[in-house]
Amino acid sequence: MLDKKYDAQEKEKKWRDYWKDNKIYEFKRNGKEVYSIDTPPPTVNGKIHIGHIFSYTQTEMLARYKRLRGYNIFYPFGFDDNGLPSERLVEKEQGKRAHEIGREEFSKLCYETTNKYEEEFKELFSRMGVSTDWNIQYKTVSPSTIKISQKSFLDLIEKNCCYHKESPALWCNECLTSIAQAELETKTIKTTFNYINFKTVEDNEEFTIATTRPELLPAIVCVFVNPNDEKRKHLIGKTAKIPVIDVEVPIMADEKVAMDKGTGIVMCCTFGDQTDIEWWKKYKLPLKYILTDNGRIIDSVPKYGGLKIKEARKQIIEDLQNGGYVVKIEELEHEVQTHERCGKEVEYSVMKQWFIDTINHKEDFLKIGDEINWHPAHMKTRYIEWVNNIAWDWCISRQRYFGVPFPVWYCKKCGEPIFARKEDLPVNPLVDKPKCSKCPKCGCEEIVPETDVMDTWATSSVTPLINMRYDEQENYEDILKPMSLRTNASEIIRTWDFYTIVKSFYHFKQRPWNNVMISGFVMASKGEKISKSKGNSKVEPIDLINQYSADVIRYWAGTGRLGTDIVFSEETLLRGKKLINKIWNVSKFIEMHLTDYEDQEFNDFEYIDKWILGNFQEVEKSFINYLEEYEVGLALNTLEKFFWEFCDNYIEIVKHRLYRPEEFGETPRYSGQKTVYIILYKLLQDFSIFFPFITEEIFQELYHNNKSIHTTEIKPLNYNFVNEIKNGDKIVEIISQARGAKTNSNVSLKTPIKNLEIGLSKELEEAVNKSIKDFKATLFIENINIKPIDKDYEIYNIELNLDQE
RNA sequence: GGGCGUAUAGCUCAGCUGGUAGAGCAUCUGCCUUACAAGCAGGAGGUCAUAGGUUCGAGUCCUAUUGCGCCCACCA
Repeated sequence: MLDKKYDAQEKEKKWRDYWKDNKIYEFKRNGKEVYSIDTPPPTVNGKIHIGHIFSYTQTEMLARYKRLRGYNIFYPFGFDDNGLPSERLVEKEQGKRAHEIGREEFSKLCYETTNKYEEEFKELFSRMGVSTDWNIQYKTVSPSTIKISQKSFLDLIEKNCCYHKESPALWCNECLTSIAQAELETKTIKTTFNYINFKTVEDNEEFTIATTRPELLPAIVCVFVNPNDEKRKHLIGKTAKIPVIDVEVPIMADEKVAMDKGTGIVMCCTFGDQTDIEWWKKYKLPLKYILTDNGRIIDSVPKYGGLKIKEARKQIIEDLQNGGYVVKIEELEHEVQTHERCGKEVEYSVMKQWFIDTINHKEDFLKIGDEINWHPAHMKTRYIEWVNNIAWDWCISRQRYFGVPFPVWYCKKCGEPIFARKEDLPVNPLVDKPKCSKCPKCGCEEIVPETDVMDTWATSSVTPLINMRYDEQENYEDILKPMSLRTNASEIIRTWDFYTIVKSFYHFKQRPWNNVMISGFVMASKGEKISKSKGNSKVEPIDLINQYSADVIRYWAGTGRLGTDIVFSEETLLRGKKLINKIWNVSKFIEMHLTDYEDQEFNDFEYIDKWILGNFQEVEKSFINYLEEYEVGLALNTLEKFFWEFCDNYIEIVKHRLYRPEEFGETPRYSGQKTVYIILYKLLQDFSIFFPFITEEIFQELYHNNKSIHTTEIKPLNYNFVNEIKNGDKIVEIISQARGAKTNSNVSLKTPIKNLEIGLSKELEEAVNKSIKDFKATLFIENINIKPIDKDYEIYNIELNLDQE
């Protein structure tokens, strides 16, 4: 028997253990069609917050749905413990910078730290009832992942779409590494717009340039004016004398100069922004790089050498003012590019980096985007928008320690890269030696290792390859090419989704998955995003689970529309709690009436039973439709609505038949039993997608035909009860109104109706007659008086019997 | 500034292809009804962001504006 009260904490633990021991979610090849899910490996950088719970749970529900539809589910979990995020975590925990700790020791600390957090993450996701197979779990720094990442790199080298080149790259002088365009985050900062006077060498004509970055004056290589600028085009061809720094640079023409911005005259430096780089390339301008890796001015610059960027800015403004070169200084708020991992403004550096070609294959990436089904559909537009806006090839080298090493050495003399052989992977060039002992190009025997590591996205973009075991002879290529589904939040469409598509295109010339499902964000309150920096995630997932149970948290995570932001709300949790409580109670009720039940072929259902069965059949149809559209929340909504009706209306009607067969007959009782038996079974199955724990508990207690509810299959009903649905709805409406009348008279719903005078259409009268015993019993009607009328029904009089003792 | 989304009851959200606004919470009223008082029944509460337009009819379609979220472009 089901317990009087449901103890969620105890039961949830029980079923977690049971599922684990019985390998309920194990993936094995079994000939059934595979449904595979490429779920985001969470970044192991400290804490899982409620936002993670939200989006992972929605995916998880889909896995459960597909499992119940008979698919063989391939649903691995991964951990992204690779690269800069882990390094930053360790630096934070140690209170020291990586270079202070030393490469080897630092890597060790990274492993230890990430392992610790992984265990916590795993525990948390298990507590949430995530139906992943932990045996196919992966990490992004394991030997096998390193091997796959390196193999992917070598494959791209072979395919000529990955190159090593000295080129300007985005540089973070906080993290001391180059970064990719996708890692940028724009931020609004306050700064000053400085109007500085220059002079022409030829005729001493004064002109003004406005800049936010006066410290780059020593890096100035050229001044630009728009050739169509009538007021200023006479400057073109002359030479500008730079104040304070005392160098001379040419004044040139370029149409990209906006005449209405600043003063319409631009200084071009090495490198202030992306336009500078464009001009540098276009006009083959000299390189005057004046910044060090860690954000200072290089020592060779007189006076300002050694100063930090901002110190230099302050100093040079002062010097310019003293020299009388400053026309005015305006306060300015503007957007700058910052590094998303540390929030610091990015600079540009020029050094040799590994790049993956993205600019030359935009068309291919767009085509693949087109072949994928995006859920919701409009998310595809964001992908297209991003691809169209790519300005840089993908820089995958990072001057960091903890990550996948490049399987590359260089000839010390000629710089020729020497690649590892695929069969020798994984390699660490810092420890391992290349198989050839000398440079194949110049014969030099001195070989130096690559010290850079790969960007985290270079590895997380191969999750489909990791899943298919790209590095092994025995692999899943046949079933995972492409995978069925990728899920993530919208913010990483430009990174994770895009890069995975890039890799899949280069490796296989095809899409990595058939479907992409994009979840929304969790907001702290309306219009306020939960973010780590704001620290406004007030609730800890684990506390919530302890307080409410995993099923209840899942209810919250399962509401709302796909791709739409959701606010964290205790009210929704309460609603889930009530729903789950109701599921428990109605199950207890049904169990009570099924003690003598034996399931047999039976078709002689009572009218009202046909009504509820028919209704459920329709509801489940739309439930399934929503899930096929990946709309988990709408599916739950539909089901929930039906469920409350089932409890409040149907159960109230069928009650007396179940309790008193001596009065209403054995067959009508059996009809009711069979009906609740079927509907509860199916409700449990459908609800198990959302509430895997409580549904398992009830299922195991009431139905003994399967090892677990999660390995059953949803098979839609196939009745033809159209009339019963239509007229049954109206009968229930009448019952509801009659009950309402009792409430309005401030009496109990048990109060008998002495006489009910009602008008009914012919069709409805027929229906009422067919269900007359249920009808009268539910309302406690002593006498009923029916008049034939044209419209459906009209209640004329409800006379209550208030003489009860 | 551009793209995508979003704006519905005090709060959190539904409302598919256009046909007289729905749920839960909160609030008010009644009811211990042999599963459930964490319940049941009922009431009150909305010119569906704003302004136009299409239509016999618009929360639902179109246009513009505003707030919010995500992404992008702006460092001259």
